[in-house]
Amino acid sequence: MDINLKPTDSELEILQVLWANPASTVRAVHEALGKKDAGYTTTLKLMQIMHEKGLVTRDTSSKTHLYYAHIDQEKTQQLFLKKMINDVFNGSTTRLVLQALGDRKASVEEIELIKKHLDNLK
Amino acid sequence: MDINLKPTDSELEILQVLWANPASTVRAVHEALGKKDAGYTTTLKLMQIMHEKGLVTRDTSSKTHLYYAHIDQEKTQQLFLKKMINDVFNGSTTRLVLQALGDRKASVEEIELIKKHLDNLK
DNA sequence: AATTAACTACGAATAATTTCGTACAACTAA
DNA sequence: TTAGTTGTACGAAATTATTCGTAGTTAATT
Repeated sequence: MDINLKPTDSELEILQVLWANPASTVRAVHEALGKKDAGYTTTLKLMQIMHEKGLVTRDTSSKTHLYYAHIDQEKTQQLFLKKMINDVFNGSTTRLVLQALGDRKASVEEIELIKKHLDNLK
Repeated sequence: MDINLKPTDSELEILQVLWANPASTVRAVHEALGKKDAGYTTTLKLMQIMHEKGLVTRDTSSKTHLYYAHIDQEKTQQLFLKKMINDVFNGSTTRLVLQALGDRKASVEEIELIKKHLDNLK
C-alpha cells in the first residue's frame, strides 16, 4: 500500500491539513483550506478518492468520518524534493539550498541549526 | 514574459533541456528526454503549446525550428520553491533545507559554500 | 412524528494535460 | 523527377484532475 503515488496539488493541500491535524473531519479540512471557489462536496470527493488511492485512512465508526494521512510527511517531502531537484535544479541539491536560503531571511537560530547540521555531515 | 504561468511537469522537463541547450530542435529535445513511451509528435505538440503560452520562443527561419526557453530558470526555481515550501513544508524554508541536506552527502566544498552563504545572511 | 440539518456516496460534467494520427510541405538521394 | 525522409501543423482521442448536483442516510430539533 505504498508510495508510488505522487499526490496532486489539491491532494497535497489536504494532506498538509491532515498532517497538522490528524483525525480531521471533511468539514474541518474543507474549512481549513478556506477555498471560496470550491464547494464542500468537492473536498469530500477528493478525500474519498484519496482514500481509494490509499493516501489517507479513515475511521467510519461514527456518522461523521475521521480522516488520517496515510503517507508519511517526511517521505512525501523527500519525494517532492527529489523530483524538484531533478526537474528544476539540474540535479543539484546545493543549488536548491542556496536558492532557498537566498529567498528569504532566516533567523539566527535557524542559521545556527543549519550550520550545526552541516558540521554533522562533514 | 508573464511569469504567472506555472509550467506543467512535462513542460518543466522540456524547459530543463532548453536551459541547458538553447537553440534546440524539437528532435534534440525529444531525444534528450529519452522517453520511450512518448512519440515524437507528442514532444512537438507540447513545445507548440509552450510556444502559444509564451514559455518558449522559436526561430522559424529555417525548416527545422530552433527553440529557446523564454522564462528565466532562476525565476522558475523561485516559483516552484515557494510553492513547495508552502504546500509540503508547512511554510518552513529551514525544514526544506535540512531535508535536502540530509537527503544525500554533500561534498566538503559544497558545505563550505553553503556555510559561507549562511554567514553572509547573518 | 415530521421537519430540518449535516453527512456520505457516487455519477457525471468540466477542465487540464498528454498522446497520437494524419495531412502536407520541404529537403535529399537516387 | 520520383521516392523516401524529416519536418510542422493541428484536430481529436485518451488520460487525469477537479468540480458539482442529487439521492439517500442518520441525527437532532420542534
